[in-house]
Amino acid sequence: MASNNPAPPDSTRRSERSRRAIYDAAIALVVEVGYPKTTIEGIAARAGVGKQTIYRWWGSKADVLLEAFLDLSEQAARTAAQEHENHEGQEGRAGHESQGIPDTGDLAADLKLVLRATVDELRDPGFEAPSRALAAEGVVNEELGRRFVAQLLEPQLQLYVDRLRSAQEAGQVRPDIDPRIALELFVSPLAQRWLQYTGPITYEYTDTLVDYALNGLAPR
Amino acid sequence: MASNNPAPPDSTRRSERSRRAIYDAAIALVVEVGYPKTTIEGIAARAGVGKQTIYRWWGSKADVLLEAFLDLSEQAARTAAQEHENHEGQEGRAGHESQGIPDTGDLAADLKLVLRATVDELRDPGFEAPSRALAAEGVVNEELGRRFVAQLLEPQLQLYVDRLRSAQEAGQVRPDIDPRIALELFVSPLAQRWLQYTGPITYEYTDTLVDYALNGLAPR
DNA sequence: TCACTGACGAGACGCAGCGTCTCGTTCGTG
DNA sequence: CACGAACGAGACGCTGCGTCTCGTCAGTGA
Repeated sequence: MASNNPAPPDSTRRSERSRRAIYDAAIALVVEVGYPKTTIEGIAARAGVGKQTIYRWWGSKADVLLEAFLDLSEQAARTAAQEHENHEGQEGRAGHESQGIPDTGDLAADLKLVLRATVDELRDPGFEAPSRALAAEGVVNEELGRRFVAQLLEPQLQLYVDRLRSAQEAGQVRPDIDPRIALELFVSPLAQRWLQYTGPITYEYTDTLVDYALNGLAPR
Repeated sequence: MASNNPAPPDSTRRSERSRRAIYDAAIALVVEVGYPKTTIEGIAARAGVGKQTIYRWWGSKADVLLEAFLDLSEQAARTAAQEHENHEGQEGRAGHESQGIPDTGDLAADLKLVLRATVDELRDPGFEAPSRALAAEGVVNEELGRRFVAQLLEPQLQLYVDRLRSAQEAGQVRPDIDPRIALELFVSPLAQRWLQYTGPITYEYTDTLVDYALNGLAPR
């Protein structure tokens, strides 16, 4: 039996203005009052938009926030890529992904550098509030969690896979190591400390993680 | 100015019967309908209790669930300790903490064994639903998150610290390693995969984590 | 043993936000 | 330019919140 369902809206006539206003309002509210107190009614009011406009295009508060955050990340990545380009010359067309991990030939140094940058990012309130909210929602809502991972987390992790593979070719990482698992040795501890408040997050800590992971715990 | 605040309730007259009924109802509802759809009204109705009785002793839904889960864990630990005792003879009075990590002298084997047991536990629906709910709440609610860690997670992690220190004395782990950080190399990756669905959780995976962590990624 | 008294179960209350709906109005498309 | 669907606005019934007020019941201290 074919659908006589709600009949999907016509996306060609969608208001870009409303879409942006909703993104901005959602992010702002999560930052200002926190995720649990952010409501659809609140987002609509702040965006100057009817509630129905939100319900027409999104299925839930979490959906709105995920898209808003995705959009924010793209903007930020574009801005960063732009600056990079201005300072160091062209690098092909607009990056669809944040720049890769530097490859100076010194794996430990490169990883420490990137992890220090991540530490800084985790402390930026504008990023922290929305990404915490999405992570929390993802823990308890598998469908959204998987989208969060696929669209935001995994692309970042892939950069580590690439760098580790390069290190393997350079003979700095054993060839039998699976890079996708190896990266978790230093990324996951940082993630857990951030998500669950299981310990302080410092440069010293992430540097130590890299050393432990590369050299191992056992005597050499 | 001294308090003319709500006047705290008299805990000596507290109904043990209600307390237990509330714990049971909270856990059951989280398992059956999920954390977001679990409501204070629902818990009260299911427990056969007035709403005020919940509001009198707890501050929020998350508070109730944390205490209920803590109680459940203690029960489970007591039961496990009991069985352990029956099968292998007395071991002092009732354990307030789950048994330590086995120490056969083979660190890798001991860690793999315990992590395999953790993998099994993470799959038990009766434990999974409530602990996911609490973890999610903790991500977005720092105060509760810290209590969750201090009362549930950290005691477990301490067992790894003890085992790693023993391994250091046996010369199987370098003496300059900080055990509290070292344990994160294999515990956090598992935690992240579970929390965020970033990858499959298998015995093979946890075994690999132990090998990578002990031997390091770099050629030896 | 008994009187006291505060916790108890039950449920009414006003309020906030949900998700659906119905208005005119506006604006993109063909 | 005419069409019509998306739009802003807001009313609707509903659910759950957190507070409150009832009798009733049971633990405590005399």
